[in-house]
Amino acid sequence: MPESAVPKGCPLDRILKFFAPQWTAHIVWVLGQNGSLRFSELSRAMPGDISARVLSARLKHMEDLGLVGRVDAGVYPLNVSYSLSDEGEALHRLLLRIDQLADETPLPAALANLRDQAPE
Amino acid sequence: MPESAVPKGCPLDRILKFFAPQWTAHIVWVLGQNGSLRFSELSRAMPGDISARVLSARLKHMEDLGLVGRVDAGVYPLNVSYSLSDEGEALHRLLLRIDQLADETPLPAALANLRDQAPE
DNA sequence: GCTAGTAGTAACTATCTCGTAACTATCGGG
DNA sequence: CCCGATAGTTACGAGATAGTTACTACTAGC
Repeated sequence: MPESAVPKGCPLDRILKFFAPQWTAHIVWVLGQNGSLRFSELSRAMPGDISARVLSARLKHMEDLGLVGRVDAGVYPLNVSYSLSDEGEALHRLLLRIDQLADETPLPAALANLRDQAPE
Repeated sequence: MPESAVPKGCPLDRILKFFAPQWTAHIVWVLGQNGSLRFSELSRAMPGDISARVLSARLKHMEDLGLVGRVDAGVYPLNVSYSLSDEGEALHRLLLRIDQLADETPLPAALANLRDQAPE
């Protein structure tokens, strides 16, 4: 696979790649809005149903990247909390700003009609 | 598949979804930088190799959405050109601005290290 | 007639991704 | 002792996605 993303001037590519896998943006978003959530809270806070399998994978990935912090408090009633690190917060701010941009720019009505995707 | 994207305050979701399929952002980017390109030029201008099959599908999809225009000039030597419509240009501008944002925001070094993705 | 270039399309295949279901482990309650 | 909640992990399988190859159709050039 060509990891030669874009010759130059397009660091944006890695951001898009990062957000491409389903749920990724939502997790950043929800954590950004709520601060700190436990696994099950996160799961319930997601729009639609995310499977534990995927939520777990995403969180671990982001943890590896240093984007979220994981705090395992004691053992009695299992209690693990996730929150955005400073770098994660930066990503969240980026999402907020893209959101603003999308509002300001007279964004394609075309995209507004996007319900189903990529009819191949 | 829950198309219940995000409850509210997140039109950003459809943008991310639009750009999620591989090559999509690149096509907008390349067309935005070059103005108008023929099928084969577009193909060669892409970083890495895109298959004709996928390039064709993406272009058709964007054409359906009114984001790119297709001009089939005569028949002699087959010659078809693609270019961004006004709405497509808006998308390209959005990409440019996200790019800027990504530069301004002290964006996660984490993402800089993103070569491989989502180790599930 | 054969080959090359342009613009695709169609069929087949490989891979990736995600959801479902089952299972682990620990604690508290009935 | 069994059940439920929390926080996962693992195995399996269906569906989406993208690449490869072959094919069409037209013209120009050798």
